[in-house]
Amino acid sequence: MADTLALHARLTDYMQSRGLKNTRQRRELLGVLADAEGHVSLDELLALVQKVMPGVGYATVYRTMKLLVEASVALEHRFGDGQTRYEAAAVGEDDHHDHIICVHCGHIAEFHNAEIERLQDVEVASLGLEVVSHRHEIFVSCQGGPPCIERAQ
Amino acid sequence: MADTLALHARLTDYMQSRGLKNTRQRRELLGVLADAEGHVSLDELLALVQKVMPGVGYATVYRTMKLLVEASVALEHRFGDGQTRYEAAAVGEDDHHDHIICVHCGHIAEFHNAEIERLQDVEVASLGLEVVSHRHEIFVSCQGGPPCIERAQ
DNA sequence: TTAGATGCAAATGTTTTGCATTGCG
DNA sequence: CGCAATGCAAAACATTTGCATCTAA
Repeated sequence: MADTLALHARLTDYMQSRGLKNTRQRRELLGVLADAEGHVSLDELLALVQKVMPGVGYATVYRTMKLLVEASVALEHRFGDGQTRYEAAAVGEDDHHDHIICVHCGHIAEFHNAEIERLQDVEVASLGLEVVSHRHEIFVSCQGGPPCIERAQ
Repeated sequence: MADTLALHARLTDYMQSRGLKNTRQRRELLGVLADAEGHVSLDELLALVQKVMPGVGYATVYRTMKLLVEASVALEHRFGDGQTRYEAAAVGEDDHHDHIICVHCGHIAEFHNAEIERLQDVEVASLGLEVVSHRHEIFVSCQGGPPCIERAQ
């Protein structure tokens, strides 16, 4: 599970260092993101904050999630279903992972393969460049076949 | 360069087999896509067809590009800048490639790494599943560093 | 002739923005 | 108190759709 305290500390630092304000909306949104622990859509986040702060609207969620991504407490994903999804960032640095998405049931699993990452570096190094970031998504389908990825997020 | 003739043949087959009509709009759009040879945005495609058919509008381009993708004569990409891009499909089957995108100048290069593909298979096989498709994008930046990827598409 | 395709305009879905008001520091 | 943030509504985009008209087969 997400290290909620560390994430809040990181966000607080980020806001303080830029003269931004520590509002309840921002704290609550980070809170529900950390508690959700999955790959949560923006609509789901809105519904979740509204449970504790009914007044919050889309604009605030959009603006706040952008801030949380900037502050490195949230990661943003677009898996191609028109929904932008977020997950709480890891606290330890080297916790990068990519995703396996079931196109049939929508479940999302994570994977990390150091050898693939290394081969990426080699690939761009051959062009004299370095990896800034990457996106690697593998789509699978559980339909009519073996059981799908567990929803173990 | 794209094998324009083979692509037109493939599209014609596709349309005939489904009772769809071989309209000039469809032929021209495949033509400009094959001639462009890059990763062309929808707006660019619209501008290009309008040079030869000024009446064509967005709706036709959107509908037609969806058809060309269905017919496997075009590939669709969303690299994250809000623009949907297309490229002419390869005629030989095993021509799959992924992309290296420069976040500074926007240039797009292609790469193919059989070992990475194999490791993907291994990764999902460990879950008892098979790869349906994947998306692998590496972002680099030429800013202030070595020269960027050539626009050699 | 006729089912399918086009072109326009209107609708949709997602994200952003202007502005008056609120609230953190 | 003063500037940043919020909430609402309106705007901005990309994409889709309804419908009358046109056209390939």
